[in-house]
Amino acid sequence: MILSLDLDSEVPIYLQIRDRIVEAIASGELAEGSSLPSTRQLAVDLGINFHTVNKAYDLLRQEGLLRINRKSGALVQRDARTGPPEPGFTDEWETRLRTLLAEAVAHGVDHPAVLGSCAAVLTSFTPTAPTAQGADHGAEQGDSAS
Amino acid sequence: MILSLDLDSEVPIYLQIRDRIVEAIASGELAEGSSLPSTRQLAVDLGINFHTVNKAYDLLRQEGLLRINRKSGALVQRDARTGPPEPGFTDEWETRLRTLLAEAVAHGVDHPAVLGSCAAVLTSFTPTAPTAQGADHGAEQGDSAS
Amino acid sequence: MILSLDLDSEVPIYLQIRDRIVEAIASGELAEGSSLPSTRQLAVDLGINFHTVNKAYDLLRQEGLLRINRKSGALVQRDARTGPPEPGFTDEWETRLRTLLAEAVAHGVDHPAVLGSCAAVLTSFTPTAPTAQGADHGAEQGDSAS
Amino acid sequence: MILSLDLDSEVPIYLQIRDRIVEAIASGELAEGSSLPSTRQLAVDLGINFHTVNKAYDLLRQEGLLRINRKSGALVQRDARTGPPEPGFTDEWETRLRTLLAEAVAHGVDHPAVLGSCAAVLTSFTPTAPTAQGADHGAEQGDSAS
DNA sequence: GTGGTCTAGACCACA
DNA sequence: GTGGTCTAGACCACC
Repeated sequence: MILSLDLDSEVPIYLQIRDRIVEAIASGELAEGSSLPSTRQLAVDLGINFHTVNKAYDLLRQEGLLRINRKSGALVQRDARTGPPEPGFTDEWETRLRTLLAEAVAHGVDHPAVLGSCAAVLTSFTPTAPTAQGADHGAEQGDSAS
Repeated sequence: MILSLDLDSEVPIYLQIRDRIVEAIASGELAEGSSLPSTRQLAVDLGINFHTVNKAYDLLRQEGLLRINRKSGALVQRDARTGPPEPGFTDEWETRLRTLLAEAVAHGVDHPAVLGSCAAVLTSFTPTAPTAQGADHGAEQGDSAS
Repeated sequence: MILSLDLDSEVPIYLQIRDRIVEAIASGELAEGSSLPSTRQLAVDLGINFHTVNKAYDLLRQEGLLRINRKSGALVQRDARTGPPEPGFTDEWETRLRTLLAEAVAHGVDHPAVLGSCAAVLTSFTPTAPTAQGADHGAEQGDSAS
Repeated sequence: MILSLDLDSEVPIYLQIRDRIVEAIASGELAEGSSLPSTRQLAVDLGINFHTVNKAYDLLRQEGLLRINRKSGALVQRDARTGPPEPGFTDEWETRLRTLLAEAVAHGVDHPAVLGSCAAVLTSFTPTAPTAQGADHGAEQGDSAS
C-alpha cells in the first residue's frame, strides 16, 4: 500500500490520497473488505501528518467507500461489484464529467479521441488477465468511437 | 451571456464561471473570435465582485482559451476546430479523467454505463453536425458562430 | 440472552451492549433479580473481548441498573416497577431528551409526529398491559418475569 | 449568539456546540437563513480553538442543517418548517429515541411521565407568544399525555 | 474578512 | 495498537 504523492501539487494531499485509493478500488486492486494501513502508519510511510491521512479516510468514509473500525482500522466498504451507486450520485458526477470533457473538446481534442481516452482509462481498470487466467468476458469498449 | 451560478456550492464561483465558459466553447456556443462581456458587466449581471470574474477570465487566459485585449475586451482564443491541444495538456487531463471515471466505477457504475455517459455528454456538445456524420438528433445550438 | 451488535457501527460495542440491556429492562424482558450471563460467556457468544462486556456491565452498575456479585454474577438491580429514579437522574436525562427531540424538529418532523414516535416507542415497551388501561395490541413479551 | 459550554463535560466540546445550535434551530431561535458567527469569532468568544468550532460547523453541514459560504460564513440551511426530513433520517433517529426512553423507563419513570417530559420539551420549542404578539397558531401538543 | 489545509503534539477512549 | 479529540500556529484560497 504505497501511494505516490506530489507534495508540490496544488491538489491537497488528503485529496491525492483519496484519489489514489478510489482508483485502486476501481481497478480492483482494493476489493471490498480489504484493509488499509492505519492512519498513523500510512502517515509515517508517506512522511506526512496523520491528521492529513485521517481527513482522506474520513472523506472516503463519507463517500461510502470506506468503513472505519476502531479495532481493525479502515476497511474497503464497497466495490465495483457491490452494486449500483446511491441515487443522487450519478447526477452530480455527470456534471463534473461534462465539465471535464468540455475542457478537452475546447482544447481541440476531437470527440472520437475523447471517447477513446475514456475507453482506455476504463480498460486500464480491468486486469484483462495479463497471464493465462480465465479472461473474464469484459465488455467490448473502444470500437464505438469513430 | 447568462451563466447560472450556485453561490452556495462548494465549487468556487470563479471556477463555476470558468467551467460554464469552457462548456460553452466545447458546445460551439462560443466560437473562436467571439467576444465575452467585460468583467465589470458580467460581474453586475451575476451580482458578484468583478475581481471574481477577473480571476475566471485570467484562468481561462492561462489555459489558452481566452485572449484579453485592453481595448476589445475578452475574446475566445481557441475552439474545438482550432486544432490539437498544446503538448502536455493531454497527460494532465487524462490523469483527472482517470480519477473521475474511477469514482464512478468504484461506486458501482459498470463500464458500459460509464462509457455511455461519456458519449452522451459528447453528443450534447455536438454543434449541429458540422460534417455529414449521422447527426444524432441533439439540441440545435451554435448557429450564432461564424 | 442474544444481543444483536453492529461491529461496524460508530457506536462503541460496550455501549451497544449497555443499550440493548437497558431496552430489555425497560420492556420487562429482564425483570429485577434476573441474572445475566457471565462476562466471559457473553463475550464468547458475541465473539468479542470479555473486557468489552465487562465495561458494559460496569457502566450499568454505575447507573444503578445492575449489581454484580462475585458468586452469583450479574443481577438486574432495578426495574420499571422498582420505584422512581434517583434524584438527579431526571435532569440529566431531560437534557439529552431535549437535544434528541430538537434534532427531529430541526429536520422538519412536526411536533405531533415526534410525540407519536415517543408514544409508539413506549407502547413497544408495554409488558402486556399490567393495568386495565386500553392495552393497545403491542407485541406480547415479558411473561417470563416473576 | 452565546452558547453555554461545559468544558469539563465528557461530551466533546464540538458536540456541545452542535447540540446547542440544533436546539436553537428547533426552537426557532435560529430560522432558515440566519447567519452564525464565523468559526474564528465564535472560537474567541467561547475561549476555545477555532478548529473545534470548525468541526461542529462541519458536522452540522453534513447533517444538512448548515451551509457554509466562503463569503458570508455559516448560514442556517434548514428549519422546522423547511419540510419533511430526508428519507433515512427517521429510522436512525427512532433507534436512538428508543434507547433514550428505555433508559428512563428502566429507571422507574412511568410511561405517562416520560410522555409528559417529551411534550414539555416540545412545548419549550414553541415560543407560545410570551408577550401579546400574535400567537402564531401552533399545534396543540401536551394534552395527549396521560 | 472568510473558510480551508497542513503540521505538530498532547491526551483520551476503545478493543 | 487503533482511532478520536483538542489545542496551537502557520500558510493559502476565496471573495
